[in-house]
Amino acid sequence: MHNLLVLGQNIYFCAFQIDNKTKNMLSEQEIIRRENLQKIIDLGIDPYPPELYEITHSAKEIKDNYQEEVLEDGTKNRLNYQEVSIAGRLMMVRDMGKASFAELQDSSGRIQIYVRRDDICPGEDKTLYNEVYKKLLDIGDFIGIKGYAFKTKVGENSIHVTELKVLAKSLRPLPIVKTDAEGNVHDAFTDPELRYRQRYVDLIVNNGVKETFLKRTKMVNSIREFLNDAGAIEVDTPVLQSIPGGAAARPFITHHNALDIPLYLRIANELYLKRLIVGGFDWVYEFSRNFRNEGMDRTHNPEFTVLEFYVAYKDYFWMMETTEKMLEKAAMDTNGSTKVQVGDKEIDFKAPYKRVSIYDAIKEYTGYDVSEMDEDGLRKVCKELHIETDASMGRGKLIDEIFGEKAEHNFIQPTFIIDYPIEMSPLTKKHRSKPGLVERFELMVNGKEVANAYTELNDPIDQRERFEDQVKLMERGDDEAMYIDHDFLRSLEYGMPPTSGIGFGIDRLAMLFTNQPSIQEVLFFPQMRPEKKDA
RNA sequence: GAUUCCGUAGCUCAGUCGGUAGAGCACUUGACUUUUAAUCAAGGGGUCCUGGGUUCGAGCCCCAGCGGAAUCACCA
Repeated sequence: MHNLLVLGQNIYFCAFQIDNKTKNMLSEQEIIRRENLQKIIDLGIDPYPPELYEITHSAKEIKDNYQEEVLEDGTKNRLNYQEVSIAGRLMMVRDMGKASFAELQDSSGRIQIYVRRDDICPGEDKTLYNEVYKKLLDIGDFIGIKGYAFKTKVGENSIHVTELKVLAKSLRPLPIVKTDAEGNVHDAFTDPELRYRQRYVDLIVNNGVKETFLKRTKMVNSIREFLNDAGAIEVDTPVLQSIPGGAAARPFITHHNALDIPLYLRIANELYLKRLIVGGFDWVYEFSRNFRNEGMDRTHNPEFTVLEFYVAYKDYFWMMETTEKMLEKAAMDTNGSTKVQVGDKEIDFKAPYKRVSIYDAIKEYTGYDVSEMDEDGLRKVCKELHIETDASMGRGKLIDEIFGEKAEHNFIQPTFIIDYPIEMSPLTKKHRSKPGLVERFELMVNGKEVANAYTELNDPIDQRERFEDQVKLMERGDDEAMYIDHDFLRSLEYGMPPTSGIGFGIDRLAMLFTNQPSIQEVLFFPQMRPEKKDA
């Protein structure tokens, strides 16, 4: 008790000082909440008690599973959850004088609680109900309750409260989002800026936000389970790299003080995973947070997650089969079905997926057979198709442009686009039978690329030449061409087994599996401009 | 990076022709012992994003800036 008072005094001084300094910066409701906090302390109640609060059940469990039977004489017999202890945020109060209904929200959901004055205050002293519960508690406060489950007159499973304890006071008013009997949401908290900046508030008040992120976790868990069960090894490779390799993109640059060298945040982890294949691992994977210093929009965040994996002694045909199996399982585990509703389209991840060569795809959607064309011929086609080109584009880039502009968006159901031109694939092995092509596929879903895979180039002499071609592209003005990574070449010279590798855009996959139109909706904290003033 | 739209109470939003700043929820006070968008009565709450300009007068018109969203470009 003595300790409690000392603690209370500390909080008193602290709260008092904040009040005097910042009172004119606080809203009326924030001042009232601070005053309520002080009154709770004055009543000898610690508004932030340190000890654990024992929880026996979740709100959802009780709400879903409570049962009672009506006996012949009309009385009710309550069958389960007759001694429960739960905790959460107070989210709504419907006060009726000496009794009250409220809604308590824990991590599982909400349940209605029934608080009756004479049940939580059995003696003469009604302070806990009249003062603490009715006046000093606010929406958003954490409380713990003990009681028993029952069904209200209208049949809603609820908890009749017999004990109530303050667990943590909330000093800011939450947006109040209400849902009526028809399921219409009123006063929704919708401002994207507020939702992303204060994701914690979004998660508290907006139904479904938490589910989206839980689905994302389910999807990732499913993929990890698939890979682990197959014998793959999860690894970590450097985020800070002195040569930003493995992809064509503009990196973030930083500086290491002790070494006095520039370092780049990784744009991909491919070259490091291949070094591990050289080192003797048969199958490695990494969920890699990659960083690219490029534009931001509905499908791009400066940091994003890619799953890459590399498997020794396999080729890209094997990889297509593995991809189908993995995604079919991920869809099942995430949504309970291989079919996913994405916008107005239904996408079925059931294996197998169609395979279309990039030349056939272009022919189908433009009528042009570009397979035999040289650079000049391709430029003519681009002009006729009204596709902008510039001098830095080589043959491969031009083909990629035509595909991206005219064909890509047509592939709604999962489709492997296979056999790309060699110029745009400097890390990919030459095609075993089609000259000028490489053994590469991209998986298109809903008109967007979600995965990119190769039969990996393991010929070190060929690889060195490809890097040198990239240097030529860079000299032509292509600022996304790759740097030469000499240590990576050295590792290949020791010998890398035939290998197939793949990268999946995990955020994009999450967008598909959760039917979200923007990457911001599947990232807890999407990148935003910093706030000017302190919140 | 370009274009368009947006910024008003804690939240969601109105705001007419340029003439005293509005609603619902939330909040405060009161009533109510099975309510559920609880209800009923009364009340308080504003740097109209910021800074300039035009005007007798600006939430509104003009300019610049800040922040956000959408579309486009680049990219996964």
